[in-house]
Amino acid sequence: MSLLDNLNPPQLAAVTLEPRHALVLAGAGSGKTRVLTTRMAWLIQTGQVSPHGLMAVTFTNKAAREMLTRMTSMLPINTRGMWIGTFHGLCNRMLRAHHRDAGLPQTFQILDTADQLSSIKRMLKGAGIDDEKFPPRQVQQFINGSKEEGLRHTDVEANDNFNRQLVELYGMYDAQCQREGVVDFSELLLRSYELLSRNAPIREHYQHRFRHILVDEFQDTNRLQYRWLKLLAGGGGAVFAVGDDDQSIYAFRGANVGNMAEFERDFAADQVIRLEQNYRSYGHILDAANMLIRNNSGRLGKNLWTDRGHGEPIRVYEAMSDQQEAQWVVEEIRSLVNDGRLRSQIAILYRSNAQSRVLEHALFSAQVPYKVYGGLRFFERQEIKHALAYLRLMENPHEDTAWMRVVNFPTRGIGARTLEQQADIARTHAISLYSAVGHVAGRGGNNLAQFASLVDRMRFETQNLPLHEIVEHVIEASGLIAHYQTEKEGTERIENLRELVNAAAAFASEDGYAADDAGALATTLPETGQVLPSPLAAFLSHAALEAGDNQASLGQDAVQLMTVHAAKGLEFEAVFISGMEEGLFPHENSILEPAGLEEERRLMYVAITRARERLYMSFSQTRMLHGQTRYHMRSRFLTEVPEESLKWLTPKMGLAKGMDTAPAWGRSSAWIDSESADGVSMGRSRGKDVHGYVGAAETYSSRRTAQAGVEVNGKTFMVGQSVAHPRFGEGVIVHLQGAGQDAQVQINFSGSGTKTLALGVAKLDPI
DNA sequence: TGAATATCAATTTTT
DNA sequence: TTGATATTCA
Repeated sequence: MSLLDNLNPPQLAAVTLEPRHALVLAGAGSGKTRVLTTRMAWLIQTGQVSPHGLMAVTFTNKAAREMLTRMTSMLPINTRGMWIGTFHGLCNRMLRAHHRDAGLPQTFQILDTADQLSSIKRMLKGAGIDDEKFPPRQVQQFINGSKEEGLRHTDVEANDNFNRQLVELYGMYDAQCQREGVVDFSELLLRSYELLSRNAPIREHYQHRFRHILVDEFQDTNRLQYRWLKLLAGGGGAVFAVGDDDQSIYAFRGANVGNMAEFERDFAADQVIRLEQNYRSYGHILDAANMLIRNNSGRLGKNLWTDRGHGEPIRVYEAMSDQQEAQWVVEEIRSLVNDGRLRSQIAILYRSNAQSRVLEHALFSAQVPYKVYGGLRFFERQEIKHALAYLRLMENPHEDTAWMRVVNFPTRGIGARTLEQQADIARTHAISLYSAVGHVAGRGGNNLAQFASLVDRMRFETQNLPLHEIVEHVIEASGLIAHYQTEKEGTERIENLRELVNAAAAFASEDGYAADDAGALATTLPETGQVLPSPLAAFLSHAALEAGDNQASLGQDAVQLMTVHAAKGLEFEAVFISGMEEGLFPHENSILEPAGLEEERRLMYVAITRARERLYMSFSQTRMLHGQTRYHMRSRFLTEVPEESLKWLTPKMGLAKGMDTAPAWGRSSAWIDSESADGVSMGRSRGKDVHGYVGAAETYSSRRTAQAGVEVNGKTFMVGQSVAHPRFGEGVIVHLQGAGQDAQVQINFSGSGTKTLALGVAKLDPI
């Protein structure tokens, strides 16, 4: 029994490639992870590389874990000290090992996105910056964006005053982080990159060490990650990059698909392997995916195929309202479950989280167990972050972000003015809040001193205690438990705090945290006198880098609800893609720009390829969004999919021919009733977004409230209705005026913009 | 200090 | 419409 058994020819070729740079275009469901893990096992088994000389990088901890598990199941080796992990995890590891060379304190802590934001807010406040003019989020974006391009504040070009100030804020922020001994996520990457590029011995050490670098989801890498990889591979290490440009859906957070093409050129990766055989889905589903994605330009090119046959066509459903759409989904799910399907094998996907509410409501009413993905994760919960802040202060009392978070939580009589006073002192002396405590006068100063000594005492009292006992001590001694006991809804928070103790125990018992690398490295580089990080420090890094499961808790068999983004990498027997509407999917914010639209299309591609056996798509004529009724046209993506692969469960309308008779379910009274419930009022219009359908963004939808229909020549028209015009094509009625032959309609046409037409004259057909 | 009230924004998200 | 955050008032 060999590792290489049962691989298809391209897979085999990829696994056994000679040690040169290579690009593997791995389509959805083509066995990507298998190729990656088998190659690692094969390289080691054949003695081409030692576990020590191999690096495997992923984006998520989950992917890293899976890689580790699958590799060790093929080749039972000790993976301790192997560099398999996320970009951030590996950079953290490197910076811990060389904190001195990287200019960081040994106990540096990691700011997650929320911590970073509050750090920025605090900085802006301290500097007296108007946060109207410089919204903290925008400053944060600017900083992270710059870092992800590899730019320090001294490197960023600023052409106008505003940007110059942003650059200055960037510099201030970095200085503040440095002073406090903290790094944010992008800083992990950038600092590691700078360490490698500036420190020749360290660079050469790693370049020499890693003979093989395997990268997962290469299409999601940003520019800095690309350069980091390039630097690491600079000593002759072979990069094995696996990715799928058609599944690149994270451009909005810095991912650069262009890295794939650039890799091919830049690394002279003459070996490009395509994995196109799909083991997941039936033919109709793959046909739809292939045909859809062909509308994108500049692809590296790939066509999925299967030998499993066509399977069932994609079922398409048009609903009257979002509620009815949800109801239909529930009915279908019920029948799927009756047929013996597991609920956990059924997923409902949507473009944006707001869409989950109606679906949840329908599922809940029908008593169908379901699970929504997304939302707060364990380490992001308020009570957990509070507890972690205490623990962080014990590691490093100068960390002002943590200080501010818990200095008065639970309340201990430290008010805003005291804190302002303290901040002023800290700023003028350029010292930490902790160091400034002694200089604050009055009762407030006294309370501050008490808090500082509480932190010191907790540190002292937990010396030499095992990790989970430290945590246990802290949640009690900090007063957190007592505080939540008095709160009405504190029970769950207390449970979570107890769970944190368990998490600490579990973490310490795993072999995860031991930084045996530091040891291994010390033997190579004796000059870096290594000290192992304390278990607490390691646990805090762990908490920041792995915010905990967002995944469904095991247990009851439940229908899976999530965004399309969250579904990437997953698969289900049956998949519902809901809200197939212009403005929703593709999202209105992305329709304008070609690049945005193409990313939406890739997103749809991802959605489609999640389905193994059965795929449903649905859309609705009416949808409640932001408190207003909206009318959308059905998604263009429905037309980009082969007609033969679709099976319309409701009559397909809107094509030039064959719409002679209105269907029985047509404009039913139910539709009108539901609208008249909230009357003819225009709602509290905000003016700017209601009027003027000039931009293309408004082309497909109207935010007007429905009003009574108008009958002309035996046809009834009303606001929100879809109509067809011989010259202008399809559109939605956004406004009706007058009655009878003189009535005027304003219509948003998908191709030709907004037109105002006379109902008596225009050749309009309801569709 | 904390609760009540106004205001504002509203894809997608991992680390 | 919801939800998160900022501001105000007792």
